[in-house]
Amino acid sequence: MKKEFEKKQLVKKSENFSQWYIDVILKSGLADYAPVKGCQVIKPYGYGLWENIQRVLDEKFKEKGIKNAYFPLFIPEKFLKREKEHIKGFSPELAVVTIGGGEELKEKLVVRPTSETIIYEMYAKWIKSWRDLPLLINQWCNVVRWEMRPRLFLRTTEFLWQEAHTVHQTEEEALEMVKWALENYVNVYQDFFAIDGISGQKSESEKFPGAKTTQTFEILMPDGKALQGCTSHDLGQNFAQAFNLKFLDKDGKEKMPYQTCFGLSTRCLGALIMVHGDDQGLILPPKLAPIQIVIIPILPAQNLIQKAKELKNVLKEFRVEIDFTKEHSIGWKFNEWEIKGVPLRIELGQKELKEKKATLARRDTGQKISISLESLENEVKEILEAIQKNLLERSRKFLKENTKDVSDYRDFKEIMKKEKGFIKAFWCQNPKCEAKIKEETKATVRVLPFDAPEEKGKCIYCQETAEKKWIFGQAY
RNA sequence: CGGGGCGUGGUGUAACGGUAACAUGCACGGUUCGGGACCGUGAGAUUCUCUGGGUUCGAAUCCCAGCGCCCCGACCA
Repeated sequence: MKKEFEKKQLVKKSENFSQWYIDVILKSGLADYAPVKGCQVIKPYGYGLWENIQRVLDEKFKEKGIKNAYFPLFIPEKFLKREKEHIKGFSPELAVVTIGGGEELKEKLVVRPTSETIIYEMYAKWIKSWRDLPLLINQWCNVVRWEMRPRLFLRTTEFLWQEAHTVHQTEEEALEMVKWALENYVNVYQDFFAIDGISGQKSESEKFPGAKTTQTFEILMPDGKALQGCTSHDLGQNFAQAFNLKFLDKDGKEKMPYQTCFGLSTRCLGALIMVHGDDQGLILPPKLAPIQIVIIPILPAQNLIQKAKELKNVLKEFRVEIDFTKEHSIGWKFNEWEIKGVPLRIELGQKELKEKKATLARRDTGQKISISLESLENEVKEILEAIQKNLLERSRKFLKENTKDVSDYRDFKEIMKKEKGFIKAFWCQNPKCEAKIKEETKATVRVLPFDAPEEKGKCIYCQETAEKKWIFGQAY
C-alpha cells in the first residue's frame, strides 16, 4: 500500500533534479516521449502553455509592424552553403532528405534547422527599392536539429519556435531592432514567465554562426546550470552579401541592406518548468497557465456543482476549470492539480457554502485562505497577481544569490565543481582562455551584461589586462 | 561517439531452464469523498516476453549478433 503510494510521487527536486524534471513533465501531462529518439509529443496541456506564449509574443510583434508568413520546411542544400560560418555551424546537426517520391534527389534537401537561407533567397527577389524596407517578417514553425543528446523541451530533435527576419536600410535601424527584440523577450520573460536573468552580448565563439553579434537572455536553472532563453542577432551584411540583397536608395544608388533575426523556442518551457517547480510538481505563473484556477467541489453534490458553475461565471475573466470528476478522492484531486501547477485552487464544500465563503489555496506558497464569496473576484485577481509577483521575486533572489563575483581562478574552479551558478569575472576576450576555462571547469562565457561597467582588471585565467567582467556558467 | 541501465498487458514490476504472475491503470456496477478511499465483476500479453540466430526434450530465463529507448558524458545558434 505504502509502496504504491510512493511510486506515484515525484522524485524530489532537491534529490535528483534531472529525474524530477522528467517526472514532472510526464506526470503533469505537458509532454510525452515520441517513438522516435529525441522527439516528443507536446500534449494539450503543454501546448496550451505554448499557445499563451505565442499569443503574447505575436501581439507584441504585430504592434511593432512585424507580420507573419510561412516559408518551406525544405531548403536546397546549396542555399545553406552560401554563408560559410552558417553552414559550418549547422552541418553537424542537419537532417537531409535524399529520396523523394521514390527517387534519389539530384539536389539534396535539408530539413530546416533555421530558415535564414531560404527566407533571404526570397527576400533578394522581393527587395528592389528603399520603399520595400524595412521588411519585417516572422514565422512560427518547427525546425529540426539532429542533436546527440536530447532532453525534453530543452533540446529535442524537432522543436517549435518563432523566427523573425528583418531587413533595414541602415545599420542604426537594424541595431535598434536587435535591441528592441531582446528587450521585448526580456520583458516577456520577466512579466509573463516570472523569470529573471542576465541580458547582454555573446562572445565570438558563442554567437550565432553567420551573425555579427548575438544578444541573449541567460537564465540560471536551480541546479546551477545556465540556459539561453532567446536570441537576437545583428546579421550585419553577412547574409545580404551571400544572398545578394540590394536595394536602390533614395539617392539613386544601389546599396546593401542590414539584417537582423531573433527567435524564441519551446525550450523556454524547459526553463519555466525548472525555475518554478517544486517537490509537488509544476508551478505555473498565472499569466501563462492554461488553467489559472481550478474549482474543486469537495463532494459531487448537486448544490456544490451548481455553486462551482456560478463561481466560474463570476470569474469569467480568468481561465477556470471545474473538477467534476467523481472517481477520485479529494486528496487525489488536490495532488493532481498541484502536479499540474495550477496557480490557484478553490475548494468548495458544504462548510464553505454555509458560511458563504470559499477556501483558496495558493500553489506557490501552499497557503490556504478563507474568502467571502462576495469579494471573490477581487481577491482572486489580487492573489493571482501576488503569485505572479512572488514567483518573479523568487527567481530574482535565486539569480542574485547564485551570481558570484570571482577574481581568483581557484575559487572559480571550486564553485564550478560544487554549487555552480553564474560567475562574474574579468576576461581578456582571448578565445584561448575561454577554451581553457571550458576544458578545466566545463563553464563557458555565457554573456557580457549590458550594464557591465568599464573597469580595469586582470583576466581570471591568464592575468592579462581585461576591461569587462563577463558572466560564466555551465550551459544546458 | 564513449560509459551505464533497460527492453514482459497502457504503466511499474515478477517468474529456478518446466509452459507468463502481481500491482496499478482501464471498463461496468455499487459504497465513499475536508490531503493520493474501497468492494465486486470484467477486458487487456495471445502466431506469448524487442528482432534474428544458437544451445536444449523444453528458453522470458543461458549464449551470440543486431535493433531500440532512457540516463550520464563528449557535442550543441
